[in-house]
Amino acid sequence: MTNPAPRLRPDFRRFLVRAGLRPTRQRAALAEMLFKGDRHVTAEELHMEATASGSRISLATVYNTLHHFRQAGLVRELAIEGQRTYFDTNTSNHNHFYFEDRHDVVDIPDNEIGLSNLPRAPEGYEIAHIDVVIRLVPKRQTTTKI
Amino acid sequence: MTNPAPRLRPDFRRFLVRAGLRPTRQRAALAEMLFKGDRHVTAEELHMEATASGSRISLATVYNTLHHFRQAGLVRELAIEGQRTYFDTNTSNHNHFYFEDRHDVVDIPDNEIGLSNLPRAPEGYEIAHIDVVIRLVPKRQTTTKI
DNA sequence: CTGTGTGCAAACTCTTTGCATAAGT
DNA sequence: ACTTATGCAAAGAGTTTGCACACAG
Repeated sequence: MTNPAPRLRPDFRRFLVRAGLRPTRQRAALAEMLFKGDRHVTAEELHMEATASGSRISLATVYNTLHHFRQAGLVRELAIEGQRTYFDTNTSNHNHFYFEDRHDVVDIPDNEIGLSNLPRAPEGYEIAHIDVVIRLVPKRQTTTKI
Repeated sequence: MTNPAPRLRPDFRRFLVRAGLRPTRQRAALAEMLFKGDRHVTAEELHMEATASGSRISLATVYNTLHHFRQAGLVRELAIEGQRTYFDTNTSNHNHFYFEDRHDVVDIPDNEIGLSNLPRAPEGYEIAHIDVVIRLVPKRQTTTKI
């Protein structure tokens, strides 16, 4: 609670500044959590994680920050499951597994899925992104009865 | 109370019965709207459409019915955009265009997209479905300024 | 008749917003 | 100092649920 030295990691400050965002303590904390690797989080998850690790950040700020990050091109928004919105820190072209039982999103490792015979974009439109989601369910046992 | 002849289209009654659903007036009306072709609707859209065409159905019943239809395998649920849930009357394997400006989903015509180099499902899981969504944005004019 | 479906309104979840306060430059 | 971000609580969208009444078998 004292917090004598705000300990903003200078690297994340610069990271934010270069992205055109004012480097506040909250943003630096979230950036630090997010950009240590490829992650897929909901706002709520990130908020809980921040709280757990001692950062005092409101949920509204987590939402605001994620949207700022999205506008700055630092994260991508994934629509994978009804209500929940996932944010993906890997903004490059890649695909996802979605574990329907665990509500978990993971990148498909290395394996570049090839897409062939793609349609042309309709008149007046261009392709912004192609999302491929492989939805997974627990494998049925061979001993299934019914 | 009046309602002398309920005018349930017999074909949709049978359709529902075969799907294991009790053929109520509301369900028949919704089935008739839905299954005349391949459609992508939200509950709200379907409710408005039903209301507009004179059927008195509550939004809650539309939701209930869509979920019953899904459980019966008559429609598929699409997670394409944050909040809104789309229901697709085409339950076969096919892919979608999503017009981000108009919030509109359409089947990709004929064109079977080929997927190659697919990863194996992780241990203990099997692939339930592969969703491919091509997200479209209006084409930038060549005269774009900024 | 018996049981399931429907309608309504209230509850719920996730997300956004308005405004006073706090923090960054 | 000036501007922008934050926190809170309230509002908002979309969806679900509980319960009394209505309808199908």
